[in-house]
Formats: sequence, C-alpha cells, structure tokens
Amino acid sequence: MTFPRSAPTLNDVAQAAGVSTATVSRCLNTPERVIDSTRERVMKAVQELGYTPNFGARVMAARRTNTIGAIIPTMENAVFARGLQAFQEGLRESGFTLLVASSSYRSDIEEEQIRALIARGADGLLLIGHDRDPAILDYLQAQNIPVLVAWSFDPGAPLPSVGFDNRRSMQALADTVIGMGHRRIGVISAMTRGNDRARLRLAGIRDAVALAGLGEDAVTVIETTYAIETGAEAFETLMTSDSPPTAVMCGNDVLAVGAMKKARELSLDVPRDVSVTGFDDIELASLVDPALTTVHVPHREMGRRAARALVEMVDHGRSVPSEELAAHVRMRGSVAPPGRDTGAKA
Amino acid sequence: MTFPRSAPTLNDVAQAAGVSTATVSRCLNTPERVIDSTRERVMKAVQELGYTPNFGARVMAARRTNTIGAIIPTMENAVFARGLQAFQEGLRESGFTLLVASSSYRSDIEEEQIRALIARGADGLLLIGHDRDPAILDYLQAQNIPVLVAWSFDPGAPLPSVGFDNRRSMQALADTVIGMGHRRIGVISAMTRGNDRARLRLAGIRDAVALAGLGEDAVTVIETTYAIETGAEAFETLMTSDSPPTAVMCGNDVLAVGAMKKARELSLDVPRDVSVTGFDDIELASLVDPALTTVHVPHREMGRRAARALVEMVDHGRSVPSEELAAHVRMRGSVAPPGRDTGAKA
DNA sequence: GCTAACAATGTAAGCGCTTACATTGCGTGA
DNA sequence: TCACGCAATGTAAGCGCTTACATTGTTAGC
Repeated sequence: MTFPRSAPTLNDVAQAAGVSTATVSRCLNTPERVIDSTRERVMKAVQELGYTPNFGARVMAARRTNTIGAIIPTMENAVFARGLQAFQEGLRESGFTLLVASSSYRSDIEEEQIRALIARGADGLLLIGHDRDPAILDYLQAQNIPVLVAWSFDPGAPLPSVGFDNRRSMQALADTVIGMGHRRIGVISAMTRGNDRARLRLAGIRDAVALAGLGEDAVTVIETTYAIETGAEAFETLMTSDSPPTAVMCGNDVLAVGAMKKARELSLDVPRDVSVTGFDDIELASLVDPALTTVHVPHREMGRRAARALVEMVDHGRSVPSEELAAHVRMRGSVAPPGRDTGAKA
Repeated sequence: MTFPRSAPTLNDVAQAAGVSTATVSRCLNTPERVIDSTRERVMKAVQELGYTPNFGARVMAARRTNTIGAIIPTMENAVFARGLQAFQEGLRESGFTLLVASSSYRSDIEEEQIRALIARGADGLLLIGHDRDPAILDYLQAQNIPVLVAWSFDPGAPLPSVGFDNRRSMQALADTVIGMGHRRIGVISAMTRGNDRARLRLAGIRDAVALAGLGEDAVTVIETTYAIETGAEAFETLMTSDSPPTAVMCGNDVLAVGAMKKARELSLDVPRDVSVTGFDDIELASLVDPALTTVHVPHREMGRRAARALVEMVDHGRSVPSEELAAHVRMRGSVAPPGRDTGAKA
C-alpha cells in the first residue's frame, strides 16, 4: 500500500456534477444561493468523491481560518489539560477549531510553535503566562494577531489576560501557614525562569513572610522541575537539612503530592511532623491522605472565559479587558500548627 | 487596539531586500543555493518586517505540510497526555509539528476533527483505537492519508496500529484475580460503545471467567463515563447489591481510584473486604493506599514508536506493520484472596 | 409577444507561495 | 581574447479555492 496523495479537488467535483467550480463552492458556502436540484447533484458528487476542501487554498482565498491556536507548557499537567478542554468546548460553540501545541516549558520551542500556529493561519492565540521574550511580543504585534494570556492575571502586562493573581493567592495561603505559627518554611517551587506563575507564587510567600516581620532566612527555597519524583527529592533535601522546616509549601499540587509521598517514606507524619501545601487543587489533592491544603484555581471557568474573550477579539477585531478570577485557599488536613520542638532537629 | 490583519508577504520582503520572490523563497528553503551577501540582506528584511510565510500558500505550492494530526478522546486523561507528549517529541526530532484535537469520545466530533486536520493539510494522522464508522475509513482511504492507530493492537484491523493487546492483558489480570479464589467479580467498565479498548478489556475478563469454568453470572458489569466520581458511584451500586462482589475490576485506574475512595467512605477495607484492580498504571496508581494492582501500559514507549512509524509512512509513502507492545500485570496491595464470607452480604 | 428584472450559473482573477525554466554574469582554458 | 560552463538570480506558471462580474434563462407586466 502506498500513499500517492491525490485528494479530489473542487474541480473534480464540478466535473462530476457537471457544473462550474463556482457553483460547487457556493453549494458548500452559501447553499441558499443554489437551486435545490443542482445542490443535490453537487452534494452527491461531493459524497461519492469523498471531497474535502483544501484548507490552504480556502484560507488563501477567504482570509479566515476559524482556527484558534493554543500553546501550553506541557500536556502532562492536568491543570492545563482541564482548562484547555473547557477552552476548546467554548470555541466549538462559536464555530472555531482549536489546535494545541506544547512547548515543554522552553521559550525557544514556544516561539517556534507560535510561528507554526500563525503560519497555519490561526485567527487568534492563547498563551500561558506573561513571561516572554520582548522579541516575540514584537513579532506578535507585527502579525496583528489577537493574543490572550491565561493562567496569570496582570492588567499591566502588554497582553490581555484571563487568570488569577498567583502572587496574592499564594500569599493568602502563606499568611494562613504563618498564622498557625510556622517560622521555618520550606518552599518547593517550579522552575521560575520564564515562568511567571512560579515566580509570582514564590513572591507571594515572601510577601507573607515580610508582612509577618520574619527574616528572609525563614524560607528555604528549592527550585525543581514538574514531577512527583522531583517534589519527593526536594522534600527529602529540605527535611534532612540541619534545620528542617515545619511547613513545606509547594508551587503546585504535583510537587506537594511528591513531598507527601516522601514524608511517608521518611516516616514523617503529615501534618503532625510537617505541614504540606500545594497549589491548583487538582483531583489528586483531595485523594491523598491527609487531603492536601491548597489553592483552588477555577480551571474550567478560566478556559470558558478565555474562549469567550478570544472569540470576541477575533470576531470583532478589538482587544478586551483582562479578567481576574478568584482563587481561594482550600484548607484541608495537610496543615496544622507546628509541634513544640520548633528549634532543633526532630 | 484593532487587528487589521495584514501580515507582510514574500513580495514585501523581496521588495525590501531588492530581490525577486524566488530568491527570498530560496533563502528560506534552500539557503545554500543563495550567495551569502544576498542571504544576509534578505534575512535582515525578514527580521525587520517580522515576516512569516503564509502556511496555506506554502502548502498549496509545495504539497507538504510537515504536520501530523492526532485526535484523542480527551486531553483530561493523563494516559493520552503522556503518550502524546512522547509522540510529539518523536515527531519534532523528525521535523514534524503535531496538532492535537480531541473528540470527547464522540465519533461525530472525531469525524469532524479528522476532516479539520486533513483540510489543514496534515501529512498523517494518529487515531486512538480501532472502533470507527466504516464511512470514515472510506473517506480516509479516499484522502490517501497515512493513518496510524495507537492504544490498541490489532493486526487484523484495516488500519496499522501500535499498541498492546487490551483483551489479553486484562485477561491476565482477571486470571490472577480468579486464581486467588474470587468467584463474584464486579466490573466497572468505561463506555464500550465506539471504544474498542473498553470493549476488549471487558471481553478479556469474560475470557478468564470462561476459562475458569465459572458461569457468566460470576461477573456483574456497570458501564460508566470516565471520572473518579462515576467510578465511586458504580462501586457503591455494586457493593450495596444483594450479593456484592469480592473483587471489583475497573476498566482503568481512574475508575479504580474512585472505587477505592468510595470504599473508604463505606468503611470497606481494601483488600480485606474487597479487592480492586485498575488498568493503565498511571502515577496515581502507586500513590493511593493501598497501591493499586493494575496493568502497566508503556505509554511513552508507545508514543515514541507511533511517531517513528508514522514518520516512516509519511516520508516513504508506505504502510508499516502493526507493532505490539507488552503490557504487564503489576501486582500491588489492592488485591488479596477473598475473605471466608463468600456467600452472604457483609 | 416583447422586454425588464431577477434568479441561477459560469468565467476568470487573484490569494502567497514554490519551482521549472530562462537569463545573467562570472571565471576558466585554449 | 573568446566561447563555454556553471553559479546566482529572475520570470512566470500553477497549487485549489472564493468571489466580483458576466452570461444565460425565467417570469411578469405591458
């Protein structure tokens, strides 16, 4: 079996139906402008030949693709998957098709994907987070393509966004942790380079620490890549240090679950021996034992709103104000006041 | 801010650089055929104008997109996400871009997405599972596009596949469960309609039951959609029946985790009161307590191999033999022999 | 019966690009 | 010095489609 690649064209259909290409095109795009009998004949030919309009040609002639592109850091993070699913459903309702690409958290790949999507005629783009090389911003500007940022709300950023305040949300969580009496806080953060969500969450923790009048050395930060295993390793490093923290705040739920897993291995009881927090509130967070205290992010809602906003931008060619969604602290079993031995190693 | 949509064209670049469009095109596609000085001038113009080739036009002229399309049932299932990530990485190495669309497990949407991807000039397609309307198969045939199926191995199916034997793998797991003495087995299956993986896994269980000489009424099946919650509900229905099963086999890990969650709520100890099994071996499986006995599927490997196979098909225009990957039973703590009270309700 | 008005369809230009082929300009060997 | 060959570049024909405009065929009103 070989693949000579010779799909039927408009012309083939026209010939089969004994009409001109214009008529076939009209059958497909403005059927009411073609008389019934002709239309039936044409549609029959379309069916029989298994004709699909060539997208490239169509785009070139009609200047519109009804396609939205999205570039996410990775498909493996449930958080993006969920929001994106809602985003896609929202787009479908408005007649748009979603094309997804992933950047593996690398800005060079992201840029490549942006170009690929634009080249494919995306009418609009959804990007994650605001951290981005200014050169790409210029490029986007030159392309004159509507771009929306999600997962991060920042009204001052160059691109409009639909998201939540990562910094403030994390600060709220840290306030709670500190309010319970924790004075030595370990932080397991995602890599902050090129990732404003991670950076802002970390900043939120520092805000809380400063607000509580604690010294900067109250927090010990480890940056690591996104995975349960790396979270576990970082946790071990933190807990086996000379002065282990009484609370470990993680940049996301996946890292937190890794931390809790390692705690079990180290026979450390959560939250008696050490408190653990996450961020995102993915399903996993309420499945682990004890359930994870985290920040709930309305991913689905964010996806839906992003779809609405981007469609608006594309359809009416105008920008749209940034939208902030609320992200709330979800107190669960993994956090408690520290034990009495707040000074020495356990 | 508005979006007049008027990106620079090849022609603009040519004018800016003072050369012909052909030379610009050559700079971009076969740079070694252009003298250095000219190339520099052209590239400078490209930079300054922020030029991106129009994909539609390029495809139409070159008849090749270097794009592979994949349609998965849902992005929310980690299992697909993981395999797809590997698939994409494999494609990237060969210079292909991956475009992903999801069908929400609906064949009508899948068909729509297939058309969308083909229309966009996908050079090849990755589909999940073999269950598919023959009409789409004909259409695919007519389009003459290489199509590969993943997640399901079936050398007899019309499309080549890279996957594992869902039926035999599940049978192996069921053999083990039955071998431990279970005689009343509850099954929580994903919806089997249009989903050969679910159907074959169920068939595998029935194979094991038949092989063990048990009657068909040894198994009670509930079909439900894919979610932790639905798994929990199905589990409750099963366990509150007149004659509850001593083992509940689930079509995938997510349903199984839902079942275990509900078991905890019902104060049923796993595996003492009831054994639970999953399928896929996602990370979650080893995080729950007790760890879940399941079937390990090499998702990443599958993604990599699928990429290699599809690139082969596209590049050399020839079909490729189906590849079978091994999926092994992973015994963990959620399965044990049944208690003594195998007859009456607990 | 004739023509105006309109509906149905056909004709053909052009969307932005690649590439076969034509042209130009240079270095080389006799 | 000149013809030749070859490398660098230009010219122009499509790729499959949409759509403005032209043509044809009906119908209605006189």
